[in-house]
Amino acid sequence: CETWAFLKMKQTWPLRYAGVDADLSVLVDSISASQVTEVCHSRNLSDHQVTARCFDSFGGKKRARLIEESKKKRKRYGGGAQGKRPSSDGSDEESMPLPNPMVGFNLPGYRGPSMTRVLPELATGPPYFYYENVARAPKGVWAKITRFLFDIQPEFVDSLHLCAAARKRGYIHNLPTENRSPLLPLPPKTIFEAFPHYKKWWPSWDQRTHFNCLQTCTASAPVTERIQQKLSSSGNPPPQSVQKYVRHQCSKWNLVWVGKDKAAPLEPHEMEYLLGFPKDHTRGFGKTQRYKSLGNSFQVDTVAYHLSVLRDMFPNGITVLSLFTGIGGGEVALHKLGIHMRAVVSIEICKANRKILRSWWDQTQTGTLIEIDDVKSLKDDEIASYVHRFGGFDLVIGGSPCNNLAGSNRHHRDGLEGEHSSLFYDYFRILNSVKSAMANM
DNA sequence: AGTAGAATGAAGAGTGAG
DNA sequence: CTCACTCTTCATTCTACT
Repeated sequence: CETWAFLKMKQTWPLRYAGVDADLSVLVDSISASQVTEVCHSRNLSDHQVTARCFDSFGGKKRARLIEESKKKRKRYGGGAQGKRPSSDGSDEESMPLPNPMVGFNLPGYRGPSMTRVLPELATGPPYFYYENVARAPKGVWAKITRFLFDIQPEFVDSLHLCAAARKRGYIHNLPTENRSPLLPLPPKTIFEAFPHYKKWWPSWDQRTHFNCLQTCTASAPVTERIQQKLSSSGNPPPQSVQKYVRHQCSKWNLVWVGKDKAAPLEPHEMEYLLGFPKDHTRGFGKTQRYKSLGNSFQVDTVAYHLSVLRDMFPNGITVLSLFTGIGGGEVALHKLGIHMRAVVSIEICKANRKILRSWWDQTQTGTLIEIDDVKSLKDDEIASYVHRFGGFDLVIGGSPCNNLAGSNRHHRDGLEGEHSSLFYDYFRILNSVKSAMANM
């Protein structure tokens, strides 16, 4: 009966949409495989077991601290095999609980038996693919994305575990998860490791060790002014009410202390550094544009850790189809990993982002870069011609627009069907077009 | 016309007391 | 279990300028 319920829950229409004939045996294979994945991820294994396995090789102190942090939440997901909780209105809407701590399948420093998973036949490459979006999307969004992307369980990672800034993201990919290796040197893991000079003016009552998510907008000048005014007109230490206000503003806007009572937003080059981009990667454009481009990009070390398995698999380099390229977080990650890109077909709507990628490419790469404006314009025949020209793609990578999913959007957080976020379906369409064209090579 | 800066909450999950 | 409270969030729209 559980299988029947599962069959009912898993709609088959995404498979039909893909233009793939999914007979019953394939569908059953898909179901059993995804059940294996879910079991390994968070179902039958308790959070404690998952956590313990993920952190077996961590230093004693850090491991103890992270497990201690997770203990409090364990009971929330443990104690039963249910992967979904009833929603408030009584419907059985599929929910996808986020792991806590949000460490993905494993983290850098982890050695030994890794989380293993068996992918459904439809999900395996070639090509390999890598999809990304915000972890805290509205209810039901990740369940739907997962359904379309071959029932592969998302890997939710908060980049806070790899660098000095939080970045809660979900990644769906069909890459191996064993024998990953991080970029070296390892990035700074705390604010003071990244920016030691800010210790001078940092108040003892501001106990942040990590930044929150780096976003597309930064604090306005009046925010800084109000903070300075409140602090300068009170004693030292300031009263609790003032501390609370200032701490909230600092957390909300990722402010740093650059002078006495003076908190200010991060500079674009500091965001480049935290996100793992080379210095001056976005330099030459307006500050507003740089903040927007950086706020929308990958955290390079996080993505590189996932992609690192490609290095030994493709010693002669790879060809990449890059959707929603932005400023090239995926490309920078591959380059830093020492993976040669023979060719990259990049699709990016923003002209400034295309210029940034082109500039970086011409300075660092010897392969071919083809830049396309709009995913909507990329049709099957053109995809087939690229597949023929380059002998297929080894990697299809991209994070589709989060505009209608992100919590910061006050006006149009409309979900996956929103004006911009619905471009996810073009990622899906193009990925399947590539698979189809490569099957006919 | 075009740009940079400033103003604009809610959704959702975690937490802890009762 | 409920319920009040805390915390975080790849942004859009409006306004005041050049």
